[in-house]
Amino acid sequence: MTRAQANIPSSPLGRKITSYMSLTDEEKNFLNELERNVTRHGSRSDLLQQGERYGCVRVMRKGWAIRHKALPDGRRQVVNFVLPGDIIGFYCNLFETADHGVTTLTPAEVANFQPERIIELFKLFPRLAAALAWSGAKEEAIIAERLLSVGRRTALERTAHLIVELLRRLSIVGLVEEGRFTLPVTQEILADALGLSIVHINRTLRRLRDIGLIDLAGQQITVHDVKQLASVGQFDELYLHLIQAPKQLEHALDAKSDRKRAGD
Amino acid sequence: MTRAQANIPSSPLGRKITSYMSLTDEEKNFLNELERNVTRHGSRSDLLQQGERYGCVRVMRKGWAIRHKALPDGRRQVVNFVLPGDIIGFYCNLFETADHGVTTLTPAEVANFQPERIIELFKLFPRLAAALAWSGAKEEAIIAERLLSVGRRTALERTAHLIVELLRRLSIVGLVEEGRFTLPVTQEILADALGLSIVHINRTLRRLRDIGLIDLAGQQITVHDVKQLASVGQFDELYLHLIQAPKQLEHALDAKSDRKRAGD
DNA sequence: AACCCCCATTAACCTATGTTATAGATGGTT
DNA sequence: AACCATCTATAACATAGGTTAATGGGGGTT
Repeated sequence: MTRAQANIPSSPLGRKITSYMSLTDEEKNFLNELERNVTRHGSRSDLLQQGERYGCVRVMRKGWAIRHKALPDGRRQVVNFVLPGDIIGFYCNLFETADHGVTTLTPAEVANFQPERIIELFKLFPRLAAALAWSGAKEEAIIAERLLSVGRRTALERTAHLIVELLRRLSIVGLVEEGRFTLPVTQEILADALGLSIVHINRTLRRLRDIGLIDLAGQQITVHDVKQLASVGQFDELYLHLIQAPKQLEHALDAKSDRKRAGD
Repeated sequence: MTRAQANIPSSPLGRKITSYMSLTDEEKNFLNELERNVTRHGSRSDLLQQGERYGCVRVMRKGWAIRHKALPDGRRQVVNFVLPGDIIGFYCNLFETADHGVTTLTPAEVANFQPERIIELFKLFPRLAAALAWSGAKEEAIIAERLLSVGRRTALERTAHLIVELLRRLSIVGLVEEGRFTLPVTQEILADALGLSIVHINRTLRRLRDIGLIDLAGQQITVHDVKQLASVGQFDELYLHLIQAPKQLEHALDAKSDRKRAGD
């Protein structure tokens, strides 16, 4: 009895997109079709290895992963967290080999499709293509923001900022309840994401707990006062707007399809 | 006597694109057309301000700029350098306000066009659009690589890495001669790009000079042994490939236009 | 030619964060 | 119920890089 529900997208990607733009039935179907081939992966398994050829484009349906880059001597930087609804390798058509790896942090459910489908997508469903391109552009913005963190924020600020970022992103796909969410992450991974040592991340989390800003119980993290945490992390309203849906998108996309209809 | 030369693109953007893909005459003309409205700006002038609405899409024709993000208290991170041939605000359709500023470092020549032209581009010249999207994806890769630098490389390594990166990028648009190029950048800006203090950048440059890896005379920098400098900065071959032209691109794009022709 | 501003340079000192080491939780496996 | 591997937690100590401050050079401007 698992028939496709035509109106309420069941996939996190669908949910993410419909959070800022409505989809036609054709678009929803195409999206569902793309996500049909689902594979399961254990925790700590590589979805993509640095230096290897890209396989398929992937959509994270369930679970977390990290995108990371390593130096020859083993030092590692987590570039970004891959959350449900995120796409892996959207532009993989365009690169020979991956300059980063992607590794799951939890058991994961991943949809896979051929890169050629992206080209098809651009041709058949330009609005959808633009929406995905927008997601990609957002990811760049997130990475730039993390660069600001690592380059210019103190350990405490960085850590606070990351927690707020994850809170916001998970909210969009419905994975936060009353400021509480699952953070399936070791302190080593946090350290690698924030350019800190494990020991110092530990000290910093302790400080955040001592101040009373967060609560950690196993992998459950609770944020008591988002506003205060955001202010410690200098979480920027602009950046927030950016994560939220801009009105422009609908416009731009409508303009696009209008021209298409008018032109052809 | 400044007539458009139909076959040798005179703009750095054109040069950059033709370095990895050949263009039809229509594509060249469209590109020239896009770059027709050129404005000139003094050194240290803002092409875009953090928090403001995007105006037009811009193409850097001559000069350098930086893309930067600031914290409320003035700390600043240079996210990337904008070099001749680079595009500013390619996805500006999709965002309400800019989460970063762009400021020139030298007198600059900039081409400007309306964001709507991008939509037109996607519809009329998909190969060109994909080429520009590829440029955008490359920029994300550059930023991720800088994140790795700032998060995990030492000051010496970071600095070496940045110099090699700039050398490579400038080579593509023909601005390097025998390992020598113009670096129109104060030490403060280098510091902000690498997440270091001015004093420490100064120490680090001195070390690079003392080791004999670089030569600095005013704004002229000479790299004596790129290989050695690259090895100090752990400049990755993968990353290099990525900057170079992948064979795939031509394929992907041809596939795309084929389908288009076949389908319509 | 005196003045000014911006920038590079260096020294002396300071601190945020890294390193090393150890002990204790936790949870899965036999 | 003992074992093992991972992970968290903390203390003690080390250092890369930050801060402050002072000096001098270069290029405009009056």
